[in-house]
Amino acid sequence: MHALQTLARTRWLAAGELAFEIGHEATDLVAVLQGTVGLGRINHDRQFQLERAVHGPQWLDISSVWLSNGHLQDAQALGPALLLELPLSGFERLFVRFPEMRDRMLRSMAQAIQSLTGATHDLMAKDAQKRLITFLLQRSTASGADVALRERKRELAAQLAITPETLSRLLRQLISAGLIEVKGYSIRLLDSGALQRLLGP
Amino acid sequence: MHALQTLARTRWLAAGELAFEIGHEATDLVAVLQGTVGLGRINHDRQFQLERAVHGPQWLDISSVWLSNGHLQDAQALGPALLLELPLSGFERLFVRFPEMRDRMLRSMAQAIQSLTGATHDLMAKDAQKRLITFLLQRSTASGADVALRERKRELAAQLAITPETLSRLLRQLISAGLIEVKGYSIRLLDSGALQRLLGP
DNA sequence: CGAACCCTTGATACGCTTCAACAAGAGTGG
DNA sequence: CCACTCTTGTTGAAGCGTATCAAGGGTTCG
Repeated sequence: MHALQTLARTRWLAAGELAFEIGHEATDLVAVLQGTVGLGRINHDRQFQLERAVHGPQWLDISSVWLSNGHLQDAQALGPALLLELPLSGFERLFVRFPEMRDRMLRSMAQAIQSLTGATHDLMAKDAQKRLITFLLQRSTASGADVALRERKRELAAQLAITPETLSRLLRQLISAGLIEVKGYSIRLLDSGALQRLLGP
Repeated sequence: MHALQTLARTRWLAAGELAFEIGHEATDLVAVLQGTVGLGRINHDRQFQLERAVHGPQWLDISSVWLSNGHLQDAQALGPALLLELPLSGFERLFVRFPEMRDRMLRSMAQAIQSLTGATHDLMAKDAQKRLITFLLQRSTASGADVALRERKRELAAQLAITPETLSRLLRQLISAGLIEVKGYSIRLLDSGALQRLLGP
């Protein structure tokens, strides 16, 4: 960690500021240390189209450095965020001193692949309600039956690839079915079994 | 290559046979040498739901070995196919003898991440017509204006995440607009510029 | 207080799926 | 050789799921 700090630079991003842009050459591995950064694309009307939100601390882009295509997405800070940028050259020096880091990197990338594979599967095979329920169950398992949203509902909607309106309607549906309780940004799962059953017939 | 052959095993798959199943422990890196293998999931009515087709020679699953979740998808041979299975231990021995292989692997995984990121983007932001056109343009760039489908149209539809019926209708639409010509499994692009323009306003 | 957000709700529109019927090969067996 | 079945792709009609557009309510903040 100490070695890393001498090789990497950190940088504060204001809300709305871009971490990197699509197509730009990727010279560094990029991670979010604090705050939240959105991955997506800037629209032709200069509107940012959110696809995935990354909460620190986590890697933001570990794939682009290894290829010559540049970044594949735009990245915009959704709030104030602290960025870590690690040049490829520094990374290789790190590898020499800490060979186990290579394995860590491989595992991180494998994790990213599996997560993305899961995402595409969900998009192809599940409708909006199932995607929402999947999200709720994944978030709940850790901490009881309560899900505290760390994001705006519109960001959650973007992650689920639906509009905020649809998300609102889906939540209402689950509420009137007696399966969940919603108070602001906290959702309580009243019947995880029934939710689970809604996922597969 | 020679060293690889002593460490890896190959194995013929009959059409319809499974290369691996979801959840099963992944002990090997798996590649397709010849033929085509489909990645997807087996339905609750034992029907295989195709999500992506992998044509040899190419990696089939390079991520699962590094994690302990097992395979994330089922893999079924779409025709007779030759499989290469490389145990993780053999792979590490390979790394010692050929350090540049590590970089190759990193780059392969980075490629996979970018490809999957592109796929999710397409699913979230593009409608069926745009996905089809994207596919056609990608396939055409290499070899003139002709696209020779290597797969059944139903498999192409699955890759585009639409039904065969919709694919048929979309093709008809493009034909009557005078943009393409379809003869069996060969598609000729008559106006790549116009197709390109249909992608973004 | 008004302004700027965020979320919700309703009405309507559209893209795609589903279901059903049918045509055109390809393989099979009498 | 022809009838038969299987598979693949095509076409049409109807229906579902989600987006879009418009309006209203609740907070927060200057």
